[in-house]
Amino acid sequence: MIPFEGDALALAPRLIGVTLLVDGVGGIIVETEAYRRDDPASHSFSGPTPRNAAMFGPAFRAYVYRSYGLHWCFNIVAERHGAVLIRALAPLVGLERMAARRGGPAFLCAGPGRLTQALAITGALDGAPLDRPPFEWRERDGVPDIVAGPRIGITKAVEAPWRFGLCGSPFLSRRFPGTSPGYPRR
DNA sequence: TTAATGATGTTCT
DNA sequence: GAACATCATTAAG
Repeated sequence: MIPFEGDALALAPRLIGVTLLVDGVGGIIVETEAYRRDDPASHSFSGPTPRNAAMFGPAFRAYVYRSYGLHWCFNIVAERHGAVLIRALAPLVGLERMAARRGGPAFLCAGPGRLTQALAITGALDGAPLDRPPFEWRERDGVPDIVAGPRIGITKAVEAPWRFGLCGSPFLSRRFPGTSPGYPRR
């Protein structure tokens, strides 16, 4: 069962608290960002290109792209040619394999590049359907306490509060402005 | 604690 | 040629 519906802005907070496993390794999603079609910060803003083809295909597939030449970033394609960037997980299953892939036990999934490294997500999964292996999903239990704030690392539409996080989680890539200090440690 | 920088490859102008 | 949805490391305050 896939708990997916709606456009990027609806889906991004909806995914907080949902468990994601890739090939049996993963954890609870604690941080996401929404990118909409008419959003200057979105890869889909200027229309279809070879890189963003997945965003213009069927919804609820993977969109994986290379970031800064070194890292992979994992998104869920949403309705209406948007996407949700998965930025952080609370590691739960397969900690050993994650640490081995990461080269150490620190910050296993705190950030989009670290997360894809820990889960072994690469461009090979670009466009892949999410409702079958290696992906596995577990619905959340009730509605978690969700915080919102500006997105990270962009230069356009900087103010839009379309970054979502699990309130107080120590597994965030960065703290949300205005929340209590101490999380996360870097 | 924050700030600066290099690594690295693809995309788009 | 410039920009880029990042990260690890190093240097400074």
